[in-house]
Amino acid sequence: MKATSYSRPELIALLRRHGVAPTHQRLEIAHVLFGRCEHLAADQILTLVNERHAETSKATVYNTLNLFRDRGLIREVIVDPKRVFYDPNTQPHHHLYNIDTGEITDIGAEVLAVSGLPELPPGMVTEGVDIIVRIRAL
Amino acid sequence: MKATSYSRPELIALLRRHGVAPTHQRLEIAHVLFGRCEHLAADQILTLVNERHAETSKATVYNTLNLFRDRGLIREVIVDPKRVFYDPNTQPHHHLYNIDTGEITDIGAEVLAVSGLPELPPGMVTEGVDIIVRIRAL
DNA sequence: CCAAAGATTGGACTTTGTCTAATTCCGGAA
DNA sequence: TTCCGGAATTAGACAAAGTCCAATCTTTGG
Ligand SMILES: [Mn+2]
Ligand SMILES: [Mn+2]
Ligand SMILES: [Zn+2]
Ligand SMILES: [Zn+2]
Repeated sequence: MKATSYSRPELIALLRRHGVAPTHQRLEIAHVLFGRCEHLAADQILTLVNERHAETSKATVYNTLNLFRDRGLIREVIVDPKRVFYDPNTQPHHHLYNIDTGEITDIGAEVLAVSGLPELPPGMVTEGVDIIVRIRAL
Repeated sequence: MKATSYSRPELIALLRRHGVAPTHQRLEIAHVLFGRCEHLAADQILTLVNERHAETSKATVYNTLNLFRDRGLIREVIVDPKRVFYDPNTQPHHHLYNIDTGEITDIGAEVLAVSGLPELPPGMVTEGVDIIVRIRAL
């Protein structure tokens, strides 16, 4: 959705703005995440980050993804019981999930409207509403 | 939602109607699933099934859940990246998910409506629309 | 009641993710 | 610049969910 790729200083500023110290590894991971508009799993991120030449460990990839998620830089997408996908788009939006190919596509929150949300028990708040449209060929 | 528990012959008929041979283990598992209206994970089902006295293996529980799912007897609920929950309610409906406690509650499809679903690429069909309302205390 | 087809099983294996303790890095103060 | 203390990284062990396999046991129709 966003064509412009972040420059190194922009990535540093982005992390700092979210209270994340910009280490080399975190910048590599941020580069992979924000440089494309895809929904990637941890192990794809690990591969991509180490593709060029860098050395980033599995533990750091998981640490960093959890940190980015906690700080609101990215969002988890739970559609496949086998692995979590990470979404650089934190705007409210929903997903089209191709159950054959595993492909995940965004659906803007503007186009999709939900009505009839039940009122919550007192003392409860909505953390988010996730809509997954599962599609299939044929 | 449903108070009546199935009798043994009813469970046998139910399985047969779905093309599932009613073995002892499958009936035990069906009993656990259809005897309550909860969303259970495989390992809870394994525990419940073996609670009384029976001997059912982990492999059989997984085999059976996958079989029941393929034959449309139950449905998977993907809300927690750590494990799949199995839902004896195959009617279209949605879920309220308490992210603190892990509790899953049904929301009838009648009360919740989605509008603005994008039209799919040609040759694609919708397999289902899952709405998950994630809630939290406070 | 028999035999073939189908189901079950223990245990090895895979995958995703977490944990730990040792090492390395970073950023601010001087 | 250099130095220091806290923060980050790492290898590898560990854990949990789920699959696979080959040997054994059930089911079922004739
Ligand atoms: Mn997680
Ligand atoms: Mn599965
Ligand atoms: Zn998305
Ligand atoms: Zn349900």
